[in-house]
Amino acid sequence: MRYSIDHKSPIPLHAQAETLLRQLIAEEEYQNGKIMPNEIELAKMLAISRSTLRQAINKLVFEGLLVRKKRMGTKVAQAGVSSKSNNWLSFSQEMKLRGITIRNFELHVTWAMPNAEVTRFFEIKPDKQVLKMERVRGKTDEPFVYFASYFHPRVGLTGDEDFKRPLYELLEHEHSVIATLSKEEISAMAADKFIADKLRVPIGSPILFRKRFVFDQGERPIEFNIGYYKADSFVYTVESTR
Amino acid sequence: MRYSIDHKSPIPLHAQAETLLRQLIAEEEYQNGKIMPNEIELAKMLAISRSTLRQAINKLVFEGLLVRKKRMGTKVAQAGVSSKSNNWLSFSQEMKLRGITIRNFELHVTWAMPNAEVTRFFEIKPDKQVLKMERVRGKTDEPFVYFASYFHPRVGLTGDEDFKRPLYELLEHEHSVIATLSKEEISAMAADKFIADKLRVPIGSPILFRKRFVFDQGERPIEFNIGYYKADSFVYTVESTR
DNA sequence: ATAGTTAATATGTATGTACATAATCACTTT
DNA sequence: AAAGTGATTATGTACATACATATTAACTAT
Repeated sequence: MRYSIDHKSPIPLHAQAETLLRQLIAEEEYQNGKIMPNEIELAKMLAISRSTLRQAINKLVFEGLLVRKKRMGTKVAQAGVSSKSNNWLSFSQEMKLRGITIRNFELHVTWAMPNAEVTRFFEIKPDKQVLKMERVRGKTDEPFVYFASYFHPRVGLTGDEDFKRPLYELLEHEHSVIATLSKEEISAMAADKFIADKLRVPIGSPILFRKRFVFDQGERPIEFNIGYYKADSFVYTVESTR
Repeated sequence: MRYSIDHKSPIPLHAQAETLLRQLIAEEEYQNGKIMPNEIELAKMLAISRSTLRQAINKLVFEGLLVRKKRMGTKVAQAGVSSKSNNWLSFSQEMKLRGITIRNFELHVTWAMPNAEVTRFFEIKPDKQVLKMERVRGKTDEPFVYFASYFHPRVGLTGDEDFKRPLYELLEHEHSVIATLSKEEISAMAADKFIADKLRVPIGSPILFRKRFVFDQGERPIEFNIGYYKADSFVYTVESTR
């Protein structure tokens, strides 16, 4: 048999089944609409229980990769979903695209105690110091964003790197860390004293607040970034399809 | 007991459990991080088996509403109100998912002259009237967003439709218009008199401003939507990979 | 005090069983 | 031929049970 499951492996059976199913899904015949082996048979083939197999199938159904229909069986969803291939650009690249030349008004790199959010995201102890980079950037005549980045110890930054280089290039080339996934949260808020000061605006001014959780290929956290943008200086664009 | 399950109902027990869980999630104490009753107890309380209950929990975990940790229990995921760019859901569906009941504070449908941005997007003559829908929505006790939507004449809306229904369902079922692509722009701004009034906030308050350009399958424009969200009431989340 | 050990707890994994339900196919009746 | 009827099939629902595992909290020994 081509696909099989290792009952002695520490990897849960349903997880193994899931990967096998993904391989099946990738096959051309199933892509073309062939119905997959039914649950009872498949369970027998893999020598796992139907319930366990269903755990795996369920996940893929949730993800939208498979569709099930009573009596009709299970097959690969015909959709061609995807919404991604979003722009993955560094800040300076993004700005360049808009014809804006960026200047660093401030650039500090320090070792700092992480706050609760950072420790939770990095899954480290609260007393473990992390590298923190702060910068204020903007057009030549006015600053319009304050950034703070925290880097996971795993990345291996010393603080002596040249942070004027594009960040993701630096991580990739000097530290073999490849950022592949980012989760962002965007909201609005009023400027407090600290931010008002950095961005040279009155306290209470509207600010676009952006949090970024950046992961590497293994979905391990590598960077936590927060950005405070002066209103009207920044527009966040997204494209999504269904 | 406040929550209970009807074993004789034709609705599957796990589905009933799911709605109950959503109600629980909506409760303030759980929003604030209180751990939910453990599976065994909860199953006993609802008089269903643990497996059935887990079916319901699994779904919510997958949706990202709950997080589970061994030994530590299950609690509501901290994120606030959010919008996932991938899932294509209507506003009310999104809110429902989070157990928030949405109230329409205002709902006006009128024929209006399009502004420059709308005529450009729709590629219509400036004197061609378009259907405009305005609404103020929010939690039962406070409004937190003002929306204005413009619909392309091609869609064929008359203005007599029931706009309390989920919008994309309405378009799809009654007018065979399927929204498949949306381009969004998100930025921050200060509330002007009009918005301050609608959202019951002081003039100058920070507002999250969101423009949406919605297209159908043929990439033809069908809706232009702008939304003004009270700060802190809305977090926009995006996931991107490369 | 500190380190190491152990118990308690809530979720995680896995199986076996039973019956329900939707959709189709084959068959029978009109 | 059309309509109805029943068998078949694969998924859907539901339960009871058992043991594994991660994590904290309490305890114990150094």
